[in-house]
Amino acid sequence: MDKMQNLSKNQQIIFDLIDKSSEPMKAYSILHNVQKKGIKAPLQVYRALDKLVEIGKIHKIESRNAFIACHNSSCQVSKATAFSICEICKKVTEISSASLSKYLTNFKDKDGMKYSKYNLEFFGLCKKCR
Amino acid sequence: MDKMQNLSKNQQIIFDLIDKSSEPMKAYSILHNVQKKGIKAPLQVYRALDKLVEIGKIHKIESRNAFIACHNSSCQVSKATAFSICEICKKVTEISSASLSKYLTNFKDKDGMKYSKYNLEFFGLCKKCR
DNA sequence: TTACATAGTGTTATAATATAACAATTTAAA
DNA sequence: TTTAAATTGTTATATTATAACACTATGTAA
Repeated sequence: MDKMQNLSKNQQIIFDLIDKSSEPMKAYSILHNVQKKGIKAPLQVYRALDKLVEIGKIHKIESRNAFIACHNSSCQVSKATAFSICEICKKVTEISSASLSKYLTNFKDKDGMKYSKYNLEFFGLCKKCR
Repeated sequence: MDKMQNLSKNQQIIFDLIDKSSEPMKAYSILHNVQKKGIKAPLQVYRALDKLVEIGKIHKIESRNAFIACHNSSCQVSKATAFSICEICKKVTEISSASLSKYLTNFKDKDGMKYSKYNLEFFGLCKKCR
């Protein structure tokens, strides 16, 4: 199951909305925005979100309970994500740094354990808000 | 405001509970456990949790909406956290790696921005579950 | 084509997580 | 000791997310 598959009707509607948004969107905000397209219930939104996250088209910003389209074209699946979050304007940007992802993918803990997945959220002030 | 300050009554009750727990605790589970001590309402729990997070005595595991006591005695404030999370048994461990924290603290994004705070959650299988 | 499995949809109800607003009390400093 | 800041108690409500069930569409293998 990869990014190239066709999305279902609800998945496409919801992905298009998130993809057009300049900021992460919350589930109920998505719901309000797609009610005119016939998506009436929270569960319809959450199901589409779950699938979109699973196939890596969107990511969840855990600290915000919000969803953002993936802008890292090289990642087929959503398993190694990093974001910067501005604490003033709340702008969220996906970080795609080869050296960062290499460092984290190869990171071993005390017991020598490596981890296949990670999510990293950086907080600070963006350029505009400094 | 640092870790050494005295905690208030509710803060102490709730910290003790989380600190004794072998796994991250959720807010309403905490509530159920402290009702016999006179803490009756969600807000009383959330207020104590907010404060404990602020002063670095506990951390929130964002991907789980759960709270864990800080086991990294060197961190006075909760601003740079890293955890490993087992996807089977759900065990969460705080990672205290000087090289990891150094790498992330010094990480600069494309624009040269550095970030004062971060939260990193690794997912994989722990030793027991492999 | 038929049948069969898998994925997706629609719907109602409800669970789980978190905050608003207001009044009272305690604590710690000036 | 009086004043400011932090904490508490309380009710109500907002926000985020899932359970359960019935039905429909889609792809695939016989």
